[in-house]
Amino acid sequence: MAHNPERRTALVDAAIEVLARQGARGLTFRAVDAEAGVPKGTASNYFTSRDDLIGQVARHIHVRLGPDAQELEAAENAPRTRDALPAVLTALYQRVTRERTGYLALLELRLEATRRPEVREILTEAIRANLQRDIDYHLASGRPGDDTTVVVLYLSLSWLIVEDLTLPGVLADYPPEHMVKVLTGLLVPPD
Amino acid sequence: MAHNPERRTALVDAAIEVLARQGARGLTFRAVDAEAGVPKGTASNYFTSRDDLIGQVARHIHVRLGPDAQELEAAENAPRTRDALPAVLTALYQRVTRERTGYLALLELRLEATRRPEVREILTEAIRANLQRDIDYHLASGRPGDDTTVVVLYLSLSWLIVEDLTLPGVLADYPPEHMVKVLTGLLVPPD
DNA sequence: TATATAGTACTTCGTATGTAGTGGTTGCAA
DNA sequence: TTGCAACCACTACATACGAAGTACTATATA
Repeated sequence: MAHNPERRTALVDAAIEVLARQGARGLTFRAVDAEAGVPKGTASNYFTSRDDLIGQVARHIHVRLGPDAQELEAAENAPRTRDALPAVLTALYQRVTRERTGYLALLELRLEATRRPEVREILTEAIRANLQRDIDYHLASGRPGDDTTVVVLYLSLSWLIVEDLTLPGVLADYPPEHMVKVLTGLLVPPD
Repeated sequence: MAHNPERRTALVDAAIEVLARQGARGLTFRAVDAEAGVPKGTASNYFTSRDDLIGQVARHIHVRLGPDAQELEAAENAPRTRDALPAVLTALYQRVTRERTGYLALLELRLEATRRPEVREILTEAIRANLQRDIDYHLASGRPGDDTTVVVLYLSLSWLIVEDLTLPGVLADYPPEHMVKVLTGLLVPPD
């Protein structure tokens, strides 16, 4: 069993791409090899089994979930008024469209979680932590609304993203920018 | 090619179960045969290819999406006040937990839609129609709120359902009944 | 009796997998 | 500096698994 950490990471990243593009059905060692541009058989040398590979993907994908350092800093420095909310949400939305494959892979993993307790535990922990961080941040920022405000935002935006990624035609009459405005109006009522 | 319509429907239903329980990876003719309790090779006789099978599943699954006749009637007769909203939403939620496999299969199909234009078209049309029906019904009922109210509900409840089906631990502190109340309070402000 | 479908069994095919074997590189010690 | 040892990249192969489809038989119904 080989242990080159960079190569291992590259293989996991390649597996995420494969998951998003070909679905769980297409996730094979050979497909990962091809995606990573390494010789056939390499993934066999780095993961004991397909399950092992999926577990490592679940552990690794959370780094693609959260905002990057730059984005966190921008949010930190933004004015703490309701007017800032649309900008934050728009930034989130842009990140999603950038990380399209990452979010699709995460959806595949969620479905995998219904079948594999190990994946369920890993993802639950990672996503809970992300949500809690958002709630804490929001409460500490002094912006209007309580923890359920953040949860409602999480719910709405999550499905807005799914709809956009999978069946963009469904909400053609209700584009994301519009729905973000609607949500802002609902959650942050005028004084 | 055999044409027994009941058997064909049974096979499609079985395919939905397989999709939900084993994922897209497990959807093979043989698995469908086993799930439907028919001899091996039967699915081969009813569908020209795996693609064909998936297409027919996409066309058929919309009958599991909407409320059944009984539920529609109950909604029709319910008092048209804001107080009725939680009851309607609770009914929806109960249907979802009943039709667990159907909703999981639909999620699988959504991911399949990112790869198959045919599936994308079929699902987009069916889900658009469902949403439009909900919007029309809501507007005609004279309940408070406009079309975006319904869309926000659709977004929030959809992800609430996904979270519950895939990673129920994430929102352990925010159970569905509570979030339904929160949403009601947001969307239907007191007079 | 004829036709269509149910059911059985077999053959073929594709492809994933894991490993054995080879070559090259790096690090360490003499 | 040179030689050796360990490790990893890479190639190629042999195996195995399971899906698919089809040919064949049985059965029921019109």
